[in-house]
Amino acid sequence: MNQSATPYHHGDLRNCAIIAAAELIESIGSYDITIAQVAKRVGVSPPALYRHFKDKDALLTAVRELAHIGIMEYTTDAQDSVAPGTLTHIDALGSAYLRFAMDKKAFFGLMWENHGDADERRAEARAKRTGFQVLHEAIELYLRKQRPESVETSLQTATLLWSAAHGIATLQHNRLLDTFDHDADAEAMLRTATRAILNVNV
Amino acid sequence: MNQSATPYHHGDLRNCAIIAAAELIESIGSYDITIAQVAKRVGVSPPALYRHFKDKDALLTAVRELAHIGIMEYTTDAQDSVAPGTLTHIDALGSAYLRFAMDKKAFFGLMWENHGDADERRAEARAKRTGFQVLHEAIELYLRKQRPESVETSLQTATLLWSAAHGIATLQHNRLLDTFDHDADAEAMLRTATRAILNVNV
DNA sequence: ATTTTAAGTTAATATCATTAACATTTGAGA
DNA sequence: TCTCAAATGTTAATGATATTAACTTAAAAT
Repeated sequence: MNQSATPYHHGDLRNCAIIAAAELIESIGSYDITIAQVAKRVGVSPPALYRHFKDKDALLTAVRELAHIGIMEYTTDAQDSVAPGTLTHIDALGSAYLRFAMDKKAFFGLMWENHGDADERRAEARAKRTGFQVLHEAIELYLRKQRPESVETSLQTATLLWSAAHGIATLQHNRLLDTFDHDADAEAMLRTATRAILNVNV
Repeated sequence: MNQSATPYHHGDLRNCAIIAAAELIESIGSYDITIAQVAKRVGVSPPALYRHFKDKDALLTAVRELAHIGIMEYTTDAQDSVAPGTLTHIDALGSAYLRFAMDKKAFFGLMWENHGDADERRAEARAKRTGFQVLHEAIELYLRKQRPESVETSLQTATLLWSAAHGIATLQHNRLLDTFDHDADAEAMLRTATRAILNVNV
């Protein structure tokens, strides 16, 4: 009767739970969260979540999807103001990746945890490949214009550059760049790596 | 009285527990183990382990130390048969790193989990820096001979090369290299990256 | 020999994830 | 409109786990 009282049915529990989990992860800076915490945040009993997620890992997988969307937003923003296929373009993509890793530490860590069943992992691999395609296209365009003789190696070049970016991001994420080199600057490192890799015959 | 019956005191529980944990991790291919499993393997009750480790994480930290020793063994072996400061030397170090990541998947994953308190993390950072030094020295020697004008940048070069190796190792560990490039060959990629990075002015 | 300390044991607690059993809405037909 | 099934919540129960408490035994030290 009382409409303002919390109704028995939530209405949008699945989505709200995903968002709540993401907020929780962001606020505590760790993806080590509990079903109970998420349930409480949404104002529902813990078992209710099992009507929408097979298990805790399925919920985390959904959050990972959100993280992929987030990194895509960083990527898209980075591309907005640059000319396609330029070195600036490639730098912007790398910079976006590094920034996401630092801004959204917990999400970044979560994205590279490989749990979940085979299907979930396949889906995530697809999402990651989509992000990779953006880099690949930028590099292909760059090579076509600057080093046409190397266009055929654009896939290998993109894979290598992604690896370098990922390594820098990961080490920075684990606070190890500082450990190795007090003055290390992730972004500068990636720019150096980019130039080195783009100018080599893979 | 009966010496052959398991005595009340284990005698070397701390070390045996670490080894048991490591074996367990290797056998199930995951570092998601329980205190009870380790205790059982050593033939002791679970709480007994708390006489030797503050908590579960302290045990895992000890296992991480073992992993660091393991990677050092790979590194040392790699150096045995190469001339110091040659490109071959640097390649051998990178190859050892990649091989460790694939041979000892679970250990490699565990090493980069950053849990533990501040002290533990500091100790681990020190261990990692020790490994890094080996690469740094090889690179410094290489530059001194091949590109003396760039010797002063050896630290940055080493940091960048480590990052590249780490990125390749991590992506391969998560089966993502294949996802991006069906024909990706981690070792070949690292050799390419090595050559590109060594020949650039950082 | 006695007593302290180190290192085990079993029993108890708290937190989780997950399932079971039960309750309330909602929506699709009759 | 009424009825009933499906969907979605709830509370209670189960089973793992980490961890602590209280008690025991062996070893070491005085």
